[in-house]
Amino acid sequence: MSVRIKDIAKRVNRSITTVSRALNGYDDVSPETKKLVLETAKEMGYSPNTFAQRLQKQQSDTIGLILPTFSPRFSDPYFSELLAGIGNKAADLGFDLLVSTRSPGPEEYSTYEKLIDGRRVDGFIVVRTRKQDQRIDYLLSRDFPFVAFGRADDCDRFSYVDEDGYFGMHLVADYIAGLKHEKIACILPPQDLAFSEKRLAGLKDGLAEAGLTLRETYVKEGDLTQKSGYQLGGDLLDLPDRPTAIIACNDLMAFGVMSAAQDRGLVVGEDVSITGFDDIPMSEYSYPPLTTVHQPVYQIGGMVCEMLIQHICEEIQELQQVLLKPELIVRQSCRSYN
Amino acid sequence: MSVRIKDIAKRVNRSITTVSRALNGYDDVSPETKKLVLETAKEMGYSPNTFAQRLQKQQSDTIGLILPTFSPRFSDPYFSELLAGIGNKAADLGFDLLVSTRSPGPEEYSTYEKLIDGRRVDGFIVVRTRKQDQRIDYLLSRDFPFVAFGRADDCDRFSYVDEDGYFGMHLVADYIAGLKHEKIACILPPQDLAFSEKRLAGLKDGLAEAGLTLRETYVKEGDLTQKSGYQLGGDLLDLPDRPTAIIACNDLMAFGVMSAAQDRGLVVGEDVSITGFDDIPMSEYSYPPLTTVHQPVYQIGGMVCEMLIQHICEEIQELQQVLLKPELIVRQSCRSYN
DNA sequence: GTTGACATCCAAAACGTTTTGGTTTATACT
DNA sequence: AGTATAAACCAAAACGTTTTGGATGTCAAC
Repeated sequence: MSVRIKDIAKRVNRSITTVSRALNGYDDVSPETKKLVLETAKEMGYSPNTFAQRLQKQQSDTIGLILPTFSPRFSDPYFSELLAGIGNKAADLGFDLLVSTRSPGPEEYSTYEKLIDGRRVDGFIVVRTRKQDQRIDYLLSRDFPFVAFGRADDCDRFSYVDEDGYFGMHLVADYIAGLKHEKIACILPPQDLAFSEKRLAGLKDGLAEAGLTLRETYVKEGDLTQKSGYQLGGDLLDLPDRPTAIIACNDLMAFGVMSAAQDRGLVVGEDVSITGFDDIPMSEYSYPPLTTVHQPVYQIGGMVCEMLIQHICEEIQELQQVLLKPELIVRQSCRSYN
Repeated sequence: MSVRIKDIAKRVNRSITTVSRALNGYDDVSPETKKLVLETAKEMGYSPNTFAQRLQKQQSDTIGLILPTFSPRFSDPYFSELLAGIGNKAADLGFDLLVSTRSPGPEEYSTYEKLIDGRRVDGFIVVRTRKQDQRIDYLLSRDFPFVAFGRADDCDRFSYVDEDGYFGMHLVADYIAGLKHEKIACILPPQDLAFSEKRLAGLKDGLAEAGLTLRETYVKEGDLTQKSGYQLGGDLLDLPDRPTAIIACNDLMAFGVMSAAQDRGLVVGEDVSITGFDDIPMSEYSYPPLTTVHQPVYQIGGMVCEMLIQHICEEIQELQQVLLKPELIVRQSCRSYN
């Protein structure tokens, strides 16, 4: 079997209490004893039983992440990067990361409930926030710690990190308008997602400032997958009065639009301009490289995680709300229209 | 505070033991008592303290997954799908999934060690196996349960699920040879990965059967990212005697090669044929859609997870080794050369 | 009316920690 | 000499379960 505190205590001829306190760096242990304990512990290959510690301390040192997977084939490079950001930070700060994947719905909520009730996690990271977000309402109602990546309808009540989607899309609008496009289409994310309306508003306002408006028929709603970009992009391009620029609300959909355009013999960046959002690593090496809005997803993951842990450890009491100004990355998927 | 067994016991006027046994479905509890306990528990909103249970039962009901992230910007659609497969199955079987992301190296190994020593997980899923896999050697030496996705140098000593990379690449070779290509290049995965040599062998043998050989100068080693596909693909296409077909060992690299080709004014599927491996969802909607080898990653995740849990619960003692026959998905990225 | 079988129950121990609330001993100060 | 003060230690309780090893009562069979 494995080594317990008791075994060390026996060996060094001290009480369990003293050994425990020595291991935890309390100062009511003499330097010699402490040294002895530490050395013996190492020698015997001691490592504490996590569950005993957690039971006693009444905290789990674990943060929960429930990924909303929209289809069984959940394949999103964006999330793997976010996961890495969260995971590495959590590990650095000595926390475990408990990951669950559930598609949005009742099962998703009950997963939150179960993890809270079983006291398995000390806090949650909520990702891909929805406008009316039941997850957030629930966590607020239970007064359970969490930090969101993204805002929601009443986001003054919780801590979050978000990129400024309004600003980002405004940049895109400015850029596209500056390129003299007038027939501008866009493919939105699902309307229930929180960032959807911000991005649309940024786009509309940006265009309005250039005296442009979005036609109804040029606005489509996708589901953020490449497939949906392909299909909706195809629809837009088949319109009798085809748009000259298509603004997709994420890179994956933009890639789909690019494929649809190329399918139709159009040259992307010549015959039609296309933009994305997120700047996933692939965007730099697509053909043509995609003009998009950069989001530092890996860093955001780290930030969100760190904020949550600070909340849990009560180093910070107040709400924290971080809004990141994104940057437009101009590549070759657009050109001036004239 | 929250409800404990003790509270229920007090309410129903039974001992703690009886309540616990009623809750756990033992048959030395009268039907009436059992009903009463169950109802009271529900009414009081009882849910057990996971850590107390785990401490007592000496098992964690948790499986560990340490994702090897090769760069900080770890962005791989393949892994998010695998994660979903593992995560959903684990949840279905009542297990937690503890995810850590570490780049290969000493820190990675110490993460395994820490999780085992702290008794935090009951078993591991090892992914992206290497030929000489220290993780596997370590787990074997500690006699700790794990199941691998992928084989390794002495894979008869552990349970795994793998797709038959040799067979899959053989299919590609047959297909490409059947298309009358002769100048065939390929971009391999890093040599230390276990599947690397299988795929190369399948490719070589397949070509050999058609009387073809791979030229030294046509073989490159990438790192599985789109970027590396772009760069190495570019190198191949800039060769004085340019290959007519480029076989990439995963889809991401194939996309990179496609971009490199298109950059040079070549039409993919006309001037140059390109294949991938994995069949990630994007492959269907690239331009042109990518001919590739399908790998049911989501299902594999589920299988691996289920196998591991069976081992942990000792429903199965013997080693299990599953080799899946992959299928070639022919799309439009290749054409006959003549 | 004793015996055995069975159904139902439970007190106490155990899991491995940390924390509480001390005690003991030595030293320093009046 | 007596009294604080500080340093070093520790027994026991606590965290919330499950398991062990019975105890008790009822009923049928002899």
